[in-house]
Amino acid sequence: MLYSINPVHVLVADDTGELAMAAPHKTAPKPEPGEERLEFLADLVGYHLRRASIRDMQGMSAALESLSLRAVPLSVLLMIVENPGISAADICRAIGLKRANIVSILAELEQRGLFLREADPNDNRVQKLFPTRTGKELTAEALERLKDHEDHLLCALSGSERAELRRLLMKVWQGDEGD
Amino acid sequence: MLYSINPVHVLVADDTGELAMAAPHKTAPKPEPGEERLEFLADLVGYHLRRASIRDMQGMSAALESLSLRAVPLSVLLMIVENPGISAADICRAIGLKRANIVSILAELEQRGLFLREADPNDNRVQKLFPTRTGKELTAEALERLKDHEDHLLCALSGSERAELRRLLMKVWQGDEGD
DNA sequence: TATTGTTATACTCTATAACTATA
DNA sequence: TATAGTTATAGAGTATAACAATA
Repeated sequence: MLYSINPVHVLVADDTGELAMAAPHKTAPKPEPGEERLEFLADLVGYHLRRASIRDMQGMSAALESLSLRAVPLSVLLMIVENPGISAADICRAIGLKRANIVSILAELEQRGLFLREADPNDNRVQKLFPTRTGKELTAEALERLKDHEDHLLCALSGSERAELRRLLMKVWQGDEGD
Repeated sequence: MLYSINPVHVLVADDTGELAMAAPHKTAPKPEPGEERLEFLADLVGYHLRRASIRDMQGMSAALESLSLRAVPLSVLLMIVENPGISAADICRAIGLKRANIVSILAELEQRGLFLREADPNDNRVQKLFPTRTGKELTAEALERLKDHEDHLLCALSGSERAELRRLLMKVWQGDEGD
């Protein structure tokens, strides 16, 4: 039963690609006074934003899986590669991690030989982090895979559509700058 | 220090609106043979998709907070409101929840008087779930707030831009249908 | 044998609090 | 006092395994 739920409207999703948060659909009962008709989630841009982002994230995870990298550890490694000598605290500020939570991430990246710690001569509290050659190579490989993933994600869009989508998305997230 | 990291490029973010996963930027060193230049994350549509989705989700959480509703419980309630008599297992299939995880969600929604359980005369294993008037009203209020949130999220876009954004996003997430 | 609702449990991600050593 | 790195811990959210009742 429940074939009546189709299509399913989504706001959240699990790791398997399945979707959560269904919503109203077709055959809307005529709005009654005092019980107005609900908006359909499928009308909301946010609904499609969510689904597109879910597909992106899933593809990203898959693209990085064989490198044994997930998004946050890659973010940390990328910060080190692009900013050699950066401190852990600065990474946390830059990418919004809590200081407590970068410890285990760095421990694993260090154990894999992807970066080295060095004492900061100017401040004995801080450790300066430097990428190893292996770390740089893994980062480059990861970013290549992200690019390939993106090409697959957007395969239904033309070049100009991709540019327009990027432009519109930038306006969406930059809209909070005036908050 | 670290003013050099600007702008920060993001792939993941925490609950506070801060961002994670910075990326390369400007002044790219000339690509050397065997050490090719990395893509800039800010060039990736997925980067902006992620940031836009983050802003959307945060606004959604904020919009629902005073109703003591989060995305998944609202999804479940919405399924009941839009499909009176639905079973918990069918909700789970529709929105991608594991059966084990809907139990506590239903317990809370039930305690708040938002729906009622009724035995299914055709199958004694299943409980049919029906929304109460309170549940319907809360759902309507929640969806109104989601609509208000959307208006704020997209305030920088014109009507035609919103329509175009929705069209492009649909092409992105529907691109996985041929997989 | 398969399904429903349920309990117990584990794992990931993220949050706070508190410690130590430095500044 | 403020900050860096660290530890411990707690809370979401989501995953699996197993059970009793029913089909």
